[in-house]
Amino acid sequence: MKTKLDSAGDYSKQIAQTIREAIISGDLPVDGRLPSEGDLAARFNVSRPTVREALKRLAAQNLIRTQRGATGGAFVNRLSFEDAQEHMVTTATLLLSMNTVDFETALEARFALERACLPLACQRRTPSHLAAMRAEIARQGTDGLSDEDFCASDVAFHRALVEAAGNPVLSWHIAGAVEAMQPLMNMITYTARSRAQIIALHADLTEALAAGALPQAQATLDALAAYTLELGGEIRARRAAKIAR
Amino acid sequence: MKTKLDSAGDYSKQIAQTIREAIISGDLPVDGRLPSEGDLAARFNVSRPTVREALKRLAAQNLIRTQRGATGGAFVNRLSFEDAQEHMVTTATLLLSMNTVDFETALEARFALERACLPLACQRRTPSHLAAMRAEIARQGTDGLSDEDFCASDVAFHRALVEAAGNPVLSWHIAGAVEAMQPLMNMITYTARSRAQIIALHADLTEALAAGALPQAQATLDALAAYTLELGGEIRARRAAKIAR
DNA sequence: AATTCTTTATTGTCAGACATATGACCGGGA
DNA sequence: TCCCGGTCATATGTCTGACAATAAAGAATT
Repeated sequence: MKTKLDSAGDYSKQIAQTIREAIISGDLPVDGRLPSEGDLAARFNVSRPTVREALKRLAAQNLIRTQRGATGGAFVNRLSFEDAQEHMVTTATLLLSMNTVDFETALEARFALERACLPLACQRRTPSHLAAMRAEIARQGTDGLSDEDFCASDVAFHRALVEAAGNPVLSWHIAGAVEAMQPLMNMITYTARSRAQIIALHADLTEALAAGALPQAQATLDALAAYTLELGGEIRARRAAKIAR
Repeated sequence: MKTKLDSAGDYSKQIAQTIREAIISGDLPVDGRLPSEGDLAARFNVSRPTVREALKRLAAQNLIRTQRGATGGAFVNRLSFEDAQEHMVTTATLLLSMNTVDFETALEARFALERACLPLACQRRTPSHLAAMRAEIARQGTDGLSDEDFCASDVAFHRALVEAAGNPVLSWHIAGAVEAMQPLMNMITYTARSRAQIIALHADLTEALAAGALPQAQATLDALAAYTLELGGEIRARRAAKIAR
């Protein structure tokens, strides 16, 4: 069967869209194998390089994976949460870097989202979640930790907090937002005093969660947001200068 | 200058990643033109089709656009919020459809996120936001509206609610989540009684926002979440059957 | 000066070929 | 019989060279 294409150029784009729809509709099942490149070329009446460009478009979205060899080919990927998250992080990072989003707006969104999972986290946090958070707090207190490592640990802490809500879809959204903020957070220079302040707030938050004390957790998170905003003040100025340039 | 590539295959993937990093780092400015395919091929010491596959990968992520002709080439795209959102919606839709995420989990995440923007929306909603919400409520009350149209209007209502928070980053996240839920919501069959119930809740929510009454808005949203969950009960059963199949 | 034609640079597509990876198949030996 | 190795078929990955389509810039003409 030959599938027709719009004569208006960009065959590879049209082919990618056709296959994408087949995947989304479930017509091509997960782990199902697509026809070989040669078959697809014959089917769409185009050359193999054109088909390959279409397949690469899909591969860029993690929709398919390819395998070489006799039984190889292109297979429909089950989109894992990890892949989806990696994807969202790159998108969010680009969005923040290319759209003159100021630090305050990004931070406001991030903490608003994080606030959304506090009620669930208070109910569902398990000892292992709390342990993960406490482990990161301990790491944040070690001497000689670079700013970047401190920041990475901060992300890990918040990630654990988000996981405590026990909803993978929510985790996907919020962890993506938090990770995408990391490049911005990396611009902050943490003094010993500001680190101590943050660690204390982290500890308060963890204990509030452990006790299931939602109001206290919310208040602490708000305090953390306010303090981070204060620390980021200089970044805002720097970014503003960059934009005006 | 020749850029070296790892000899381990998938040149097109490596080239795409190299260029992607150059874009993210700001090395290649927005609207900047990439070297021509031939130049890139010479630079990376590969053939033009290989370069083209790399460029198609980037094009699939809306990172670049291409233009034919004498002054044509590949240009760095400014990733718009619309593009990014479309992206996130397809990713989220796939995630929901391919990962046996049950209706309850998805719904819980959606309403948790939406709850996150209520405090901001109470402070910042403008008359135009309220007007948009009221317009959708009116539409939802019209006779002869199909279930799909009702659902689309529901999405538009919630979208307006999210916009009222006045934070584009937050809007991007939450509106994406809400839209991704639409295929699931479309499975619900709305009776006249359930429509009336939903419309009443929408109206309450709008008035609470207009009055800046946060607790009331939160309570109404919770009620809406609970009612939607109730309506979706049959869907859950259907999806469970599909998974077990 | 305005319009039209030509040139030129670039992407889009094609055809055929070779390189490479890998599972399947088959034959021989313990 | 069972295991092992070689061979082969098939598929993706890549290269080469070419032509078509397009759009802007410059040259020629009115």
